[in-house]
Amino acid sequence: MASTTKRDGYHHGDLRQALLDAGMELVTERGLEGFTLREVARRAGVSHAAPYHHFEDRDALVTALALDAFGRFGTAMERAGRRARSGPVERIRALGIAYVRFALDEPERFTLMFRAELRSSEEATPVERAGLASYQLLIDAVTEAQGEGVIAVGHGPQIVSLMAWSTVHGLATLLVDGPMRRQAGTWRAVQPTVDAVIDDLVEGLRRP
Amino acid sequence: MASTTKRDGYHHGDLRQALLDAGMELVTERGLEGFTLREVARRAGVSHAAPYHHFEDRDALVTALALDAFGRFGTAMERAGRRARSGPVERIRALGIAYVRFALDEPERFTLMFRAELRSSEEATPVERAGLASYQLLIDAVTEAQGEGVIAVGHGPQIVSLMAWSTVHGLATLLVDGPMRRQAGTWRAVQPTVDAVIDDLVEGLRRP
DNA sequence: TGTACATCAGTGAACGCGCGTTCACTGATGTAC
DNA sequence: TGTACATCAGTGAACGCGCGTTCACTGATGTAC
Repeated sequence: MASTTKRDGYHHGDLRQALLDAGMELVTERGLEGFTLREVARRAGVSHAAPYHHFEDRDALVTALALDAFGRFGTAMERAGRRARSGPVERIRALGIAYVRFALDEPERFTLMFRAELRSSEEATPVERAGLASYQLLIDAVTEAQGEGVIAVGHGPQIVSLMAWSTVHGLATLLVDGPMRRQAGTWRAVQPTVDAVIDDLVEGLRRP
Repeated sequence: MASTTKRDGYHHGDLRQALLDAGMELVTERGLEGFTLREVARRAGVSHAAPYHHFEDRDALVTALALDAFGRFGTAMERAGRRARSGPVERIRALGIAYVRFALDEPERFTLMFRAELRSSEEATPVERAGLASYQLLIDAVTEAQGEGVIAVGHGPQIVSLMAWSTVHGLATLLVDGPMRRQAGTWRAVQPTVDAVIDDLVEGLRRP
C-alpha cells in the first residue's frame, strides 16, 4: 500500500509514514519549539493517542525525523562525490556545493540535523554517527589530494578537512538560518554566491 | 547599589539585572526550549509575576538577553581589531580568532545570538542590526587588504568576506553546538586547532 | 524634622490553555480449523 | 467456505502539569510642604 493513501476506514494504512510526513511539515513551520505530538497527530488526521502505537514517545519521533534527514543528506553527498570525476580537488568542490545545496533545498531537515538536543552529551548517538559518516568522504578527498600534492600540505588532512567543513557548514548556516536568511531564499537565487565562495575556498587550498 | 546585592527587604534592588543574570543561566542550562519566565523568576527569588514590572513579556526578556550578548560580542570584536597592529591581513586573523574564542568562552550567548526565532522574517530587528555591525569590521579589513594587494582579488570583498565569515562561523558552530562539541570543551583545549584552521584560511587568502 | 500622600515594585490567587502520557475500550484484520 | 478467536491499530476520556498572563492587593520609598 502506498505511503500516502488516504485512510480507508478504521485503520490508517501507513500511519507511521504519515506521522513522519506530518512531523517534518510541522518542524518546517514551527521549528522544534513548536513541535508537539498532538499537533502531529492532528495533521495526520488521527487521535492524539494513535502515535503511541508507532513511536515510544515524542523524542522517538523527533529522533526518527533526524535520522531520516541524515539519510537523505548522506545520499546527496555520496552522489555528489561519485559524480566528480576529475580528481580529488574537484571532488572537494562538488562535496562543498552539494552540502550547501542540501541546506538550501531542505532547510528544515538541515536545521534539524544539527540541533544539539538530539545528541546526548555522554556518548555518540545514532544521529551523531550518521553525520560523521559523511564527513569521512571529505577527509578522504583531502587526504588523496594531499597525497597527489595538488593542495597545500602545511597542515594535516584533519585540519584542512575541518577548515573546508567549517567553510561550507558556516556558509550553509548563515544562508539558511542566520543573518543572510532574508537575502537567500532558494538555491537558484544564491548559487552564484555559493559557487564564488567555494571557488575561493578551493583556490586557497590549491598548491601554488 | 551594586547589581547583585541580595535583596534587603520587600524591594529587590536591581531585579532587572537579576532577571537577566538568571535568564542567561537558564538558557545555558536548558536552552531556549526550556526557557520559561516562571523559572527565571524562581531563580531570581521573586514571585512569577514580578518580571512583568521590568519586561513586557517573555519575548522581551529573551530579546534583551540576545541584545546583551551581541553587545559583548561586538566589544570583543572591536577590541581584537584594535589590537592587531601589523596590517589588514593580521587584522582578519585576529577577528577570526576572537570570533571563535567568543563562541567557546560564552557558548550560551553565542548560540542565543543566532537563534532564528529572534528575528522577524520581514524586517531587520535591532538584534539583527547588532550582528551586522560586527561584520562590517571584517569587510573593512578585507577591502583594505585587497587595496594593498596583499590578498587575492579574484572575487570582490563581499565574497571574500563572506567566505572568511563562513569559515569562522562554521568552525565556531561545529565546536560549540555541533558534532565536535564533545571533543571541544574549553578554549584552551582547542586553541591549537583553531589557530591552525584560521592559519589555513588566512594563507589561502594571501596573494601568492 | 514630621507628616501626608503619590508612586513604585513587589505578592499570591486565579484564569484558561495545551501538553505528554495512560487507560480501558473497540472496530478491523488475519489465521487456524 | 464459514466461523471462532487472537491480535493489531485505532478512539476518546481522563490525569496532572507547568506555562504565560492578569488582577487586586500591599509594603516600601521618595517627595512636597
